[in-house]
Amino acid sequence: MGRTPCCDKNGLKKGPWTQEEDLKLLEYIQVHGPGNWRTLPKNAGLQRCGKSCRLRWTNYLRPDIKRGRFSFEEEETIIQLHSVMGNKWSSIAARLPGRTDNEIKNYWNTHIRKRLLRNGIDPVTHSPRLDLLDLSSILNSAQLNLSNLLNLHTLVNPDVLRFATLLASSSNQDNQELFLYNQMNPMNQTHNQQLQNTQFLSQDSQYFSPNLVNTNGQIVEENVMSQCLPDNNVILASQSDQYRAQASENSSFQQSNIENNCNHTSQNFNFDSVLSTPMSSPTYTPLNSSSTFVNSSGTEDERETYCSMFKFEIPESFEFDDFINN
DNA sequence: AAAGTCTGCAACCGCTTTCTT
DNA sequence: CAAGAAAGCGGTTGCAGACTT
Repeated sequence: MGRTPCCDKNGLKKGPWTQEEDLKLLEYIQVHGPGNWRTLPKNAGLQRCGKSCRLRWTNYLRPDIKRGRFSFEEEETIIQLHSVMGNKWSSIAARLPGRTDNEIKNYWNTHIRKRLLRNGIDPVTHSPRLDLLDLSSILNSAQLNLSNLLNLHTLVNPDVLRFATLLASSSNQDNQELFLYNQMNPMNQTHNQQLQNTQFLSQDSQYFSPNLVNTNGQIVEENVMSQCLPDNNVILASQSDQYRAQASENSSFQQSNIENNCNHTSQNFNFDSVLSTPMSSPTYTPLNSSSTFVNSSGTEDERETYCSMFKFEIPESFEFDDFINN
């Protein structure tokens, strides 16, 4: 035989807790400690079921709960952990002291998820949304005709197409494994660390700038998207998006800029070489504002969050199994 | 000022896992 | 070992307050 029922649900109160109920629960737990939720309501003089008491305690009354707005660091942590763990709210909460799984889940659904969607990021895969890469619409669009007139033959890099197809056909887990592989590859680690040392990734509105210039204004790295590939293999998909958006939204977009980058990507792009080529990186500053791509109307925190996603780095000592099982 | 809509969050629901008898 | 309740967890709902029309 199993246990006896924890409570008779008939006649038990539901809905928001009153101050009086909170006080009763708090006083009881201060004396007897949390746990034994089956008998707690009766002993504490509460007309609630044990489950309701447990939730009230774990989500609201616990003294170690941190209340108030999430900090930037906490938000970053949530995004980073979610990219690896998915909707494992309790596991994420275990790594954010003072925050409950419920609170994190709510914050994700009401803030972060919407923000990612607005920025064209799939909140499930943490990749740019491939449905925004509607290539048939590109091919049929007036923008393409315009680009033909401008002699822009390579709006979308064939390598990008292949990679986008690969991503679209792979499962989320596959993406994660690829992502983890890239993160944990020692060569890539070096590359990541170098990228971390640049200012490039933190320059929000310049994030998709195709070239980098040094502090003297000289171009030191052309087409940084391909250089960033090991750090985030999905960025290339965004690059084609960039060209499309720029071509369609701004007819005065610098033709030479597009041509340079399209030629560069179509002629020189090589997946393997990019993966194995560390990037030499002095302190970079982004190109001028004419190559801005990220929506400049976004709020500061929106843009920071968007960029921070791409900075996620897993330490060399990272053990995925240990991480999940902890 | 009032009605409608949106937003954030506490609490509930229901399924799965763990534990007790 | 099996049965069944407790505990854990993620998804969903309902409501109060904020915002918009």
